[in-house]
Amino acid sequence: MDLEVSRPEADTRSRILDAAQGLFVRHGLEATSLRMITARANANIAAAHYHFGSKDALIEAVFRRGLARLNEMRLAELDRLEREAGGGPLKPRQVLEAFFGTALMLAADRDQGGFEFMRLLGRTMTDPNQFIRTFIAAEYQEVMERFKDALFAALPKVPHEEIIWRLHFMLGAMSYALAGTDALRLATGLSGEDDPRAIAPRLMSFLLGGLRAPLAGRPAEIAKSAAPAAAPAMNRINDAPLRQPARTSGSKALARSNRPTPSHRSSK
Amino acid sequence: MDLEVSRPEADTRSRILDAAQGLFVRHGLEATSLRMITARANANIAAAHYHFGSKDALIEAVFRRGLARLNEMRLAELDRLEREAGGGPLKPRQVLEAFFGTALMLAADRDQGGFEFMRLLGRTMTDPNQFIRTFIAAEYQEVMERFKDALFAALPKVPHEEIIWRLHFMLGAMSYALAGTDALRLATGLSGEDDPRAIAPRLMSFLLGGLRAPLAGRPAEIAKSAAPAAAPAMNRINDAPLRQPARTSGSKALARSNRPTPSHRSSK
DNA sequence: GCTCAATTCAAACGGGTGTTTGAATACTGG
DNA sequence: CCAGTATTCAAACACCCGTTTGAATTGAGC
Repeated sequence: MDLEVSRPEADTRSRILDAAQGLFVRHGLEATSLRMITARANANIAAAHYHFGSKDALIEAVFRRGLARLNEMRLAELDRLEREAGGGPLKPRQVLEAFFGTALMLAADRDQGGFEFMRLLGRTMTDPNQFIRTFIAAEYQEVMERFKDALFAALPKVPHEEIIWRLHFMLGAMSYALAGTDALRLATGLSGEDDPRAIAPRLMSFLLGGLRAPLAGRPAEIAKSAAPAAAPAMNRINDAPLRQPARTSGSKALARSNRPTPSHRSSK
Repeated sequence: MDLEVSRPEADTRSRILDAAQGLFVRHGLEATSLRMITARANANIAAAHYHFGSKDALIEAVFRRGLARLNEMRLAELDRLEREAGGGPLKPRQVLEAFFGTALMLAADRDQGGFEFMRLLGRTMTDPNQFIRTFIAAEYQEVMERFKDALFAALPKVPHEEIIWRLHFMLGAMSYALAGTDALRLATGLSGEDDPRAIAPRLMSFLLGGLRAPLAGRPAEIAKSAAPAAAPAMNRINDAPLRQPARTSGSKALARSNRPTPSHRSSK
């Protein structure tokens, strides 16, 4: 069941892309080998190089395909809303729906790989690999400019820098939710709620609350109506030198090994 | 400058842990080899196996060391606040400060590796590797239980399930911010604002706003005072089948290669 | 000073990696 | 039907991986 190819009828290039996307999201970019990919795609290893040129180029192709779809949907929705608004500024909620709602909608598409790709994208946003992050940033740039401007217009009284920060925070919350692998799931006891449709309304409500939160420092008005209460002076969190908790208490030596019983760890 | 060991005087075991942490955060767990680690730590490859037993066990040790410090600080702060409250419930803001403020404070500690570890932790929260995520979840469990209960008490009118979701969203926002690698940084033009002390007040304000946002569906009161306006009916985001944007337009063949000029890609 | 365990070391092991090769096959336009 | 390109294939290449080995080195206790 694991060796099956997703769409046996598709051409080799698409089969490789599909297989790569599925394996990337399951094992990560580095841990997925071309041999795993081509085996799953019922293709030859050399075929991958023939169609893409290198593993890096294949990774790029996977993200280019997915991001093209996501970007197009997001821009189409933003265009529609701005057309309806007739030149006037959108509401913050509308901008968020066009940006995050669209992504969540795409993530709800399990059949055409949208779910898989959005999960992959969520995980890769924090990938250490400089190369792929730079590539994603470039593919995102045009869309981000549009949405940044839309948010600036929607929140005229909020400093642009603050809006950018909150955009980042919102993106983090969504990426993390879409990644669906958070280590806290087990710790907090959330069952396998993987369906983005269940997450969507909750996440949108959370994001809107965060976006319209009072500015740090003093209770400032955001947009037309924000919660007037509770704007704590939360500056200068960092003071006092950090204390170093006690070392992890001796017990060196190796964990598991089959050396000829060096009898470490016997030091009591 | 890159081959230097962080603390030349420390013992081999600590040098390996430090080198591993630094390389993990820069290249990722999979892409970092034991040879890279031991070379940077001025140690022999076999020494790593002698002290830790395997690469997986070394990874565990790095996270165990960092999480022990983080967990201790978080619990100490929560204990202190609950003691001051004398059995009564804490304010939501206090719980967030104990959980996220502490993490951000630790992340501001560049000298003792706190910054490095928190960045590593942020990236690993969405790592595809099941093994390490399970391990982190286990190390987190006790702390999460405590903070979950504190939030339940702080928000008595909010369903527990909703609180857990928002806890996840908040964690995503922070992990992403701490990871410091988000691909959008380049796209949105935020300069190298890496200092967690600059992020802290902004993030705390955002998180509090998200936590206290009105529940999705109908405008419900959260805690003692939440924004009464703007509680959009944001249900059922997903309807209408997804449209498939035009394919990426022909142009197959290889990207770069030095085959004896198979003259692909010449098909115009 | 000697003993014995703890630690370090160079070298090798088997296996998996991305990539390349040159030939075999499939396909398509004339 | 045939020429010529596009695609697939098995095999090999050089390299790096985590792990193991057995000997050399160190260091503390008697």
